Amino acid sequence: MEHEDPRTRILDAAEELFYGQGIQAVGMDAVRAASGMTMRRLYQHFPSKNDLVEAYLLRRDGRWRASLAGHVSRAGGPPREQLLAVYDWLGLWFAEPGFRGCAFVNSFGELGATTPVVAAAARHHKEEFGGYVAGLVEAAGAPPATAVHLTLLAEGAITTAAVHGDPTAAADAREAARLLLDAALAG
Amino acid sequence: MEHEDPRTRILDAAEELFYGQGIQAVGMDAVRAASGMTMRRLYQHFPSKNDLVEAYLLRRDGRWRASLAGHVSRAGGPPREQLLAVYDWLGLWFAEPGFRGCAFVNSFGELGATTPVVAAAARHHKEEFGGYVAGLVEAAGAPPATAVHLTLLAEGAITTAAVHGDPTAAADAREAARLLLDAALAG
DNA sequence: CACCGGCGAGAACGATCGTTCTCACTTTCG
DNA sequence: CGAAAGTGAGAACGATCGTTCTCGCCGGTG
Repeated sequence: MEHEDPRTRILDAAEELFYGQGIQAVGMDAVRAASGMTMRRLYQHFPSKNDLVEAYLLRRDGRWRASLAGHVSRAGGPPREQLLAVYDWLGLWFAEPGFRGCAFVNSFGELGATTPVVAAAARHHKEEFGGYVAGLVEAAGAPPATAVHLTLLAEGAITTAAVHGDPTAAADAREAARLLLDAALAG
Repeated sequence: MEHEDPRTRILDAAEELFYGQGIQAVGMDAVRAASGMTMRRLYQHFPSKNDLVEAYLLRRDGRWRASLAGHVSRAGGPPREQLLAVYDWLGLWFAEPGFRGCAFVNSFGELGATTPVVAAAARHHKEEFGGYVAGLVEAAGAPPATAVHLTLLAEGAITTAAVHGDPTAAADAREAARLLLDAALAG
């Protein structure tokens, strides 16, 4: 496990620390220690902490959305069922140990006002997620407004689960989404 | 305007800076300068930055909920209309200059993992808001599950409006809330 | 007048952080 | 073998932060 790509080892350590404690609360020396690197090698791969933060957010965005899409497509069934599977996946995520909300919302609140690349990463992540939901909603034959509604529910569930430390927000959001979706499909 | 209570002047400066830039991004010297105080007087009123952060969150919670409740009660009408007025108030808030999302979610993401008092303040704020919505929902004669759904929509709208910098999330959430509420009242 | 407690202004202090540098050692290649 | 280049380990550097201290000044009291 220790012979992996150095970049991967660094990003693994950075992700766990940044996500779990906040970006500003984690020093570069903590990343170095957790990744088993020397300072020189760490700065060879990421010339500044900003570069590391950007890479952390970029990789997390790709993995997060790929994991969601994988779960939904494996769930199969008609588009309506796939949409509801989004909330099932959220429930699994919320129940993971160390879950602490959306990494992009957290970093946006912490650094969005001072670090434009962080604000852009958060915006991009949310746009991509909204677009993904919109695709499923369109496939289900519901109007675009429904996609926005379902996205708001997911967003609210993430925040609520994080602050309350309670994964049941996923099931609540799923139920509300089902009601909205069925109403939109019946109309 | 400069003869106000020193505590108020400090908290006003701290709130603007902490909310606008993030807590860790603002040094005590910036709070001192913005409040027109000397270091000695600043530390006389708040013996540590933690105390100031706690007071900032506490005051903001009270004011935020009072402003919301004031708007809703001034809106009057049946409980259903009052519930929808919650989202109108959100829309006004989102459109304020300098709006940057929920102060409690932001501080939770930044310090929740390392500063228990911040995590507790965020939890308390969200619990109070959820309880307030639940009271309106009960008055409207809808089941408690509807209150959770409407709270998730509001939460999602706040985050979405912040990250996208777009106040229309309030109207979207209002529309979804109306659909859920009418369905719950019809059933 | 002489003394004293408190104030404003800002320097000072110790800690921490991001980043770079030192230095001894190893490896590589002619 | 011997010079050149790169590495690991960690010290060093400069900046910043939270917090405290110094110092000169002022107003009130005996």
